[in-house]
Formats: sequence, structure tokens, C-alpha cells
Amino acid sequence: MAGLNERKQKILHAVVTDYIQTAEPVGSRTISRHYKIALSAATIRNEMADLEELGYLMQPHTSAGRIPSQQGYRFYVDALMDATSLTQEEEEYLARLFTQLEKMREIDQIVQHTARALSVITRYTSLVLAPQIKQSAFKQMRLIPMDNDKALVVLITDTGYIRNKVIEMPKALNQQEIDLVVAYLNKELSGQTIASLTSERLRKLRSDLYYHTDILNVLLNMLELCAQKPENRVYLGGASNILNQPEFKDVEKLKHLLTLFEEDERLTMVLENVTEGLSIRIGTENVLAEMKDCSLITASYHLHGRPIGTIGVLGPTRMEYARVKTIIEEISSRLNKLIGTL
Amino acid sequence: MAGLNERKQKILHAVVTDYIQTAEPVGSRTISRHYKIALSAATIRNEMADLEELGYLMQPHTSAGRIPSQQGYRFYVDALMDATSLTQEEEEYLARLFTQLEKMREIDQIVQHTARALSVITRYTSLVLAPQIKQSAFKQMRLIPMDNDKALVVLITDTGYIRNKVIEMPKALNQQEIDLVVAYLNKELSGQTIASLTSERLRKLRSDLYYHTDILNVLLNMLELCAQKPENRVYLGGASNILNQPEFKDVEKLKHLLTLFEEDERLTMVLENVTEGLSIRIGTENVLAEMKDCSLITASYHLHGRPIGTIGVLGPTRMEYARVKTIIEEISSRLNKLIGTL
DNA sequence: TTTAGCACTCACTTGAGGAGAGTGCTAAAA
DNA sequence: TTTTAGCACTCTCCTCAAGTGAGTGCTAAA
Repeated sequence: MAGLNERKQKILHAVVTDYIQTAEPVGSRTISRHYKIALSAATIRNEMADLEELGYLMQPHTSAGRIPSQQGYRFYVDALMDATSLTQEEEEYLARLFTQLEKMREIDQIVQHTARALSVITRYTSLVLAPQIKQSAFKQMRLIPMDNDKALVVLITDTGYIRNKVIEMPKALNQQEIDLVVAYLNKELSGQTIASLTSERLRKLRSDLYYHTDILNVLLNMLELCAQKPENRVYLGGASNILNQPEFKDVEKLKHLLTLFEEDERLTMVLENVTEGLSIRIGTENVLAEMKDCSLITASYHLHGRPIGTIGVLGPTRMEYARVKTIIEEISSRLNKLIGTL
Repeated sequence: MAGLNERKQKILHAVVTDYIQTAEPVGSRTISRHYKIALSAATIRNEMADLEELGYLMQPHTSAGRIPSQQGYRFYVDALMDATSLTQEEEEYLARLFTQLEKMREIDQIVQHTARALSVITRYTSLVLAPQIKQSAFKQMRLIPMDNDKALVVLITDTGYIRNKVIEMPKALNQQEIDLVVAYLNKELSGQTIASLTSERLRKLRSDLYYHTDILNVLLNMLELCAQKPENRVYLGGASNILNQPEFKDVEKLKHLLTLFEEDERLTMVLENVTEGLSIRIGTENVLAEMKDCSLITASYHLHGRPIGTIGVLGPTRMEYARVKTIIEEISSRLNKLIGTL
């Protein structure tokens, strides 16, 4: 696999970068002209024929130039890609963005704005997975009576994620009883991750406070629900950007992707399935068939060293990997810093 | 304008319904064959020429059939359209939907699910405007301390809309003071619409409680913000459905719409600009240029007789007006009933 | 007033021809 | 042995012309 001499690597690099720019098959002449490789077109042709045989390039038809195969992109991403840095414009945009984000105190809002910004700056579609309540830790819980028979439960977690739920109140409970139960739960559960609140563990609490079972039941049920039910907390930005990509000028291809964009559960799955840290998934390396012509670059973000969510950029396999990678790294690092201060 | 004899109306009706079904220009032969109008194609041709001159029909080119003009659709919607009723399938789908919705206690969730369902059942794109906090009435407010310097304000309104905001806490405030201020606000503001909380009115409260200005200021600022800042609370469903419409097989046209779909502020504007009750906006009757080839059918929903939001369906001007109208009427009426019980 | 007949229009399809970009192969040059 | 120039070849894409078919407008007869 690694048996590519330097010349082949240079040529592969030229093909990939040119194709990323132009979206047109790259011919041997183009390379010998534009890419300061001191070789004639004929020699390059021979090398390209080799690269094709080795699986790094493909030819749409006999008399066309070459385009990178998935394996070609993979090699480019792993070994060939130049490190880039942010342009001044991008730098300024991010500076402005983060001074705005710093004013927001809620993770949800921050994450939503990040998704939008990510798509604006990359000009691709962005996907952002907000912290799942499951992975958050219990901080405190409050119960606010609304009417006779309804109350609002507010659950605050350490990730700054706040969840409301209106519940039916069992009747004939006085405020004192409620306060007691809530105080007990706050003391008992503080710092525990929501996911750890299994039916098992909750049962124990139930028996501890058996004389308040009515209200306790309602609250514990809510927690149990939070721990079990997967939440779809994925935000999409710049979906219309895919229309700028020539590979999606075909309406049928578009339909598959746009339909996918409306299926929050599956998007969540994609983002959860990604390895921690920075990840680049090319073409069929993505599990979903709809994404076989797409690449997804993601980075996880963390709180107290624990990964709590993912930001990602989705584009055609012909994506500007280097640029997007730089941007994602920068944004996720800034995001981590910001979350730390919440 | 109204000078259409019965025969012309019959023919116009035939053209519109046929075109809605097929998306192809309708010829005179098709009408005389399929629509039980006991006239020859030639006669119908003459009438169609008249209808064109009167502005109800258009011809894409000389030797093609006719398609309805915007004015043609308008006449159809106002005078010609047959009343339809729900199919059994639709009926069952709605029954299932609303038994689900009844279990939800929060307006936001209800509205989101309604948007999705509306797009599924109509097979068009749906737009739903959730209650604006401005138009809601103050019910109660709570302040939950989080850390030393932060607190969570929970604002509950009569529309079941709950708003959280994390605020910076002025230091050196004891719980007692806070409770006092919150209790005062709850008493003073109960039942008032948020929009009525102008700077003017709030100033009075400020002077009433001048000895607690720190915490009071923070809370009042939050309320003022809610009263002023327009919120974008619009939900979109089934955006990918527009891809099934032949009129949007052109990627350029699509781009305009999809880009619009990402601009929440402008979508909100569209839905706010609509008349109360049922409204049908055809083509350029919509203010936004992007929607000049679309029609929008909307209905407002109410609480205590006050309109608090809008549900709508967006499709091509060649939309199945009758079917969609029936569905929207049904859903909004059921939604109204449901909201009343919250 | 309605209808049959007919010439006419115009989009759409098909196929042929030519241009252009790029290839693979061969033989000469380095 | 490696590189390069030359050349025939392949395949897409564009254009153009001819043919097809759906539908029209007009005219004259019913």
C-alpha cells in the first residue's frame, strides 16, 4: 500500500488538489504545466497509469483525465495534505464569533451558533451534536408548581444543559413534602451522570423514601426517561451549501441527502459513531449509504476531559480537507476553552 | 373580473385540476375527453383563448396547452374549488397524531410535532410558528441559584411556553432578598402580556422596589429583552418534499428556496404577515421574491380567543389547494382544542 | 352557435458530423 | 534505462438538421 515513490506522491498530490479545486478530471498536460513537476506529460501519463492500477486514481472514461479514488483521498489525507493556517478573514470571523458566544451562558445556544458559523466559514454543511443529557452530570433539580395538578421540573446539569419538563402532579401533596423530596434528590444525586441512573439504582432511592412515593415516583420516572431515551440534539447548518457542489446538481442525489438531513435520529447516530478527537471519514467509510459520496470531518469537544459532543463538516468527497481540518481544529479548541468557563 | 359564464368556469376548473395533477399544460382535447363537458375540442379551444385573454390562463408557447395563471388559481381558490373531506387514511393518521400530542404538556414540543406531521400528511413543506413570548401572558417567574455568580431564571407563560435564561448574579444578595423581589414580580405582573412590559412600565416597578435594584434590574432587563427582541420560533418540516415537485427540478430555483429555509427571521416574517384565520397566498401575493412560484396556505391557532401562532403549508402554485385546505383546517381546529386544555 | 377539417407552430427527439481534450503506444533521444 | 516527442485513437460534448407529435387558430359547413 505504501509503495509510492516520491514522484508518484507528488503527482497524486497534484491530481487531488487540482480536482478539489476544479471538480474536473485532471489530465497529464495540466499537471506538467501547472504543478512545477519537471516532467513531460508523457511521463506523467505513465505514472498516472500506474497510480490507477494501484487504485489511487480513476478514469471516468478512456479519454478523460484522472480523478482521485476513495483510496487516493485517503492517502492524500493521511500522508500528502499540506498543513494550512487560517486566513486573516477566517481569523477575524472566529474572533468575532467567540466574543459573541462568550456572552451566552447556555450550551444549547452556543452549539447552535457554532453550527451556523461552521457552515458559513467552511461553505459546507455543518453538523453539530449538542451534549446529551445522558452524559451530563446531575447538578440540581427544582420543582415549580404551575397549576393544581401540574408542575414544572427543571433539571440543571454540569454541562450547562437545562431541561424542562411539565409533569402531572399527584394531588394532595403539600409544598413541604415536595421540598423534602427534592432536597433529598439534590443531595443524593449531585455529580452523578444521568446515564448512571439506571432503574436498578433508582429503585434504591425509592425504598429510602418510601413514604413519599407519589412525588418521588414522578421525579424518578422523569430521570429514568432522561437516562434511557436517546435524545436527538443535532443541529444542522448551511444545508443549502451542498447545492453549490457540482456533484449534487442531480436532483436525485440531492433528495437522498436532504431527506437524511431531516432524520435527526440517523444524523445523531452518524455523529455518535465517530472516533474521539479529530476524525475524517471519506465516502463509504461513513456507515450511511446516503453519504457514500460525502466526506465528514469531525472533532469532539470536552468538559472536564470527558467528550460531551461533536462538531462536524459534511461535504463531497472532493472536499477541501486541509482547510476544513484547520478550521475544525481551531473551532473545537476554542469551544473547549469556552465550555470550561461555563 | 367576475364575468365568467358557467361554461368558462367549468373549463377553467378542468384546466386547474388537471394541471394540478399532471404538471403538464392542458390541451383542449384532454378536457373534452376527460372532463364530461359535452363540447368539442374546437369549442373549448375558443373558450380557452378567451380565458387566456381575460388573464386566467397562460400558454408556455404557441403550440402547447394552457396552464393556469396566478389569477386563474386565485379564481379557482375563491370560487371554483370543491370542498373535500379527509381520506380515511388521513383521518386515522390525525387521530394517532393527536393522541400522541395530548400526552405532551409543552407547547413547543406539540408545535414541532405538528410541523412534521403536517408535512408528512400533505407531502409538501410545512412551516409552523410557535407562540411568541411577546404575545404570551406572564404567569410566573422563578430564580434558581446555580453557582456563586450565576442563576437560572425560569419564566412560565400562560401559553405553556417556558423560557430559561442563565443570568449573572450581582453578588452579595441573600436568598431572602431574592425571594422577596421574585414574589413581588409574580404578584405584580401576573396575567400581563410580555409585550406590554415596555421600558416605560418597567421603570415604575423599578422605583417601587428601589432598595433591591441590583437583582431587580437583572430580572427586568431579561423581561424587557423578551418583550422587544423578536424571537425566531419557526419550525420547518419536510423541506425535502419540494424536490418531488417538477417545478423545482432546476437546482437554481431550489437554491433560493433552501437558502430561505435557513433564514429563520424571514420565515418568521412571512408567517407573521399572514391574515388571521385561514389564508391562501398565491405566487407573488407572498411578499418574498423567493416564493413567487409558491403558494402558502396558513391558519392561525388561538388561546383564549387570542391568536398565538400559525401553521402553514408551502408548495408550488400548482398545489392541491382543496386537499391542503381541508387538512389545515382540521389540524388547526384540533390544535386549538388541544391548546385549550393545557 | 357549434363542429369538423386542415394548415401551421413549436418543443422535443434522434442521429450525424466535427471539435477538443486526453490517452496509450512506439520509437527516438538523453 | 529513463524520458520524451509524435501520432493514432477514443470518447464526450456541442451543434445542426430532419422528423415527430401535440396542440393551436382559422375557416367553412352543419
